[in-house]
Amino acid sequence: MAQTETKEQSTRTRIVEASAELFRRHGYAGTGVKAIVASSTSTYGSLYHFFPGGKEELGVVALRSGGETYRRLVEAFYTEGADVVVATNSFFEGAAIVVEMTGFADACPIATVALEVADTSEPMRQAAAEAFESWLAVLEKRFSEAGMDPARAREVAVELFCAIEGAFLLSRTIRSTEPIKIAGRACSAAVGAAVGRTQVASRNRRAKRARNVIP
Amino acid sequence: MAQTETKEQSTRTRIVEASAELFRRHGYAGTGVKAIVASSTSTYGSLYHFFPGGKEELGVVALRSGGETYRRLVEAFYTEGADVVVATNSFFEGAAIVVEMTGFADACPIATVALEVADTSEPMRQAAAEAFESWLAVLEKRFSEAGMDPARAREVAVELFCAIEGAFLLSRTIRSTEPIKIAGRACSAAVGAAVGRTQVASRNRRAKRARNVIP
DNA sequence: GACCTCCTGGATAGATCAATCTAGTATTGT
DNA sequence: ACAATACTAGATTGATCTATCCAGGAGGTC
Repeated sequence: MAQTETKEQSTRTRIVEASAELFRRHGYAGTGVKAIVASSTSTYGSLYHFFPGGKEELGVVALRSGGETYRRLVEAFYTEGADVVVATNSFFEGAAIVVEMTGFADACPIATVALEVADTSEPMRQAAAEAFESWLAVLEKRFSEAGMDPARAREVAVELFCAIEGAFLLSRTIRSTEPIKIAGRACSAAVGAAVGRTQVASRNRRAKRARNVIP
Repeated sequence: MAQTETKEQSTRTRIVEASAELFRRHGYAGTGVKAIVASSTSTYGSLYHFFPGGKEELGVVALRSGGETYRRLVEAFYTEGADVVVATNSFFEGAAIVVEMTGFADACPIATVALEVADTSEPMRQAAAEAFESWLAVLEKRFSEAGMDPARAREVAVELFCAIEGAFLLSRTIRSTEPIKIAGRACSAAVGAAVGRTQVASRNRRAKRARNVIP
């Protein structure tokens, strides 16, 4: 068990990655098992061997996989001790570049499926929820460390999440990165304000309060 | 033609409304024509009589219909001359109530389908884009009237859009209205700041500039 | 009443769907 | 070497999908 997997990806991995990509791009219902088999150069036999729960199990695993990958991406921008305003700026800029480079196809690995299955498949809904919460947890942690009080850190994390997800939706739909750039500027400013960065002087009252809590 | 339609809805209308609801809840690919026929108490014959383009034409029409309905909803909150901060607050509060009342099923009438078809069906993508832009146009207009310069009004409109759409996504996924409330507070504050509302004194520089442009 | 257009009803076709099944080939442990 | 297990292969099944088709009802016009 747990074989070494040196050179090429295992069949299982290929299936999960192909699923994640197809689900993200065309949605859950819009992706056929046949397409997954073809795209992963595997077979029905292999797919149902590794995922006896069928398409839905594959959906859950793909959401977890995409969620995990994206969480690492968030962590790569919001590193420990990094300036959260700079990180926010970079994160949105990076997102805009990726979205544009993939022809407005790849944005959030979860959102498309999450909306589709939110009241259709409870296991998948939960997997999506856990993915989202794991991203929020990273942001909350960094924002707390940067001086926000925990409740405020949660709020700002949620605001940032909403901004980027809404921007992804609008960007993919109108085929322009403008929304990501606008949301990025707004979020960087909001994070700066919440963390007590100068910019606008009297905005600091709330942030100063926060910094007293976490010295 | 254009018959009076006094008491009960026309078959065509019933089909469009059933489609819009089913697409919004379960997505485009996740909704079968059979389900639309059943839910609208019509038949295949009627459906393909009114929509010879089949499911895709129905998708376009449903997006337009949902977009129009929601645009009117936005206009009902952001009435001419209304306080944009109050309107923003009410809008998010209303959204939270609706989302909760429908058991986290009904939020945005466009988003689910928009993400699904963004790089699958060009006619549907365009219909979704037009719906979104029509909402943004309403917000832009009101924000301009409230004293923001046009470019800034567009930005704030986009920020608000992203916030509510992201909040809808997160709310439906984690089954909580918390994100809508957080996003609402943040947006009301941002709108207030952009419009030059006091709250934080020195935030006004940019807004004052804007008010000089539109006296 | 005959005709015409608009709409309804639903059976049916043909494609595609998820999933199963059996037979087979590696790989592993002893 | 042998047996057991892990994985692959893909034809097949029955359900479900979108779309077509045509017979007929409803209502208006001459």
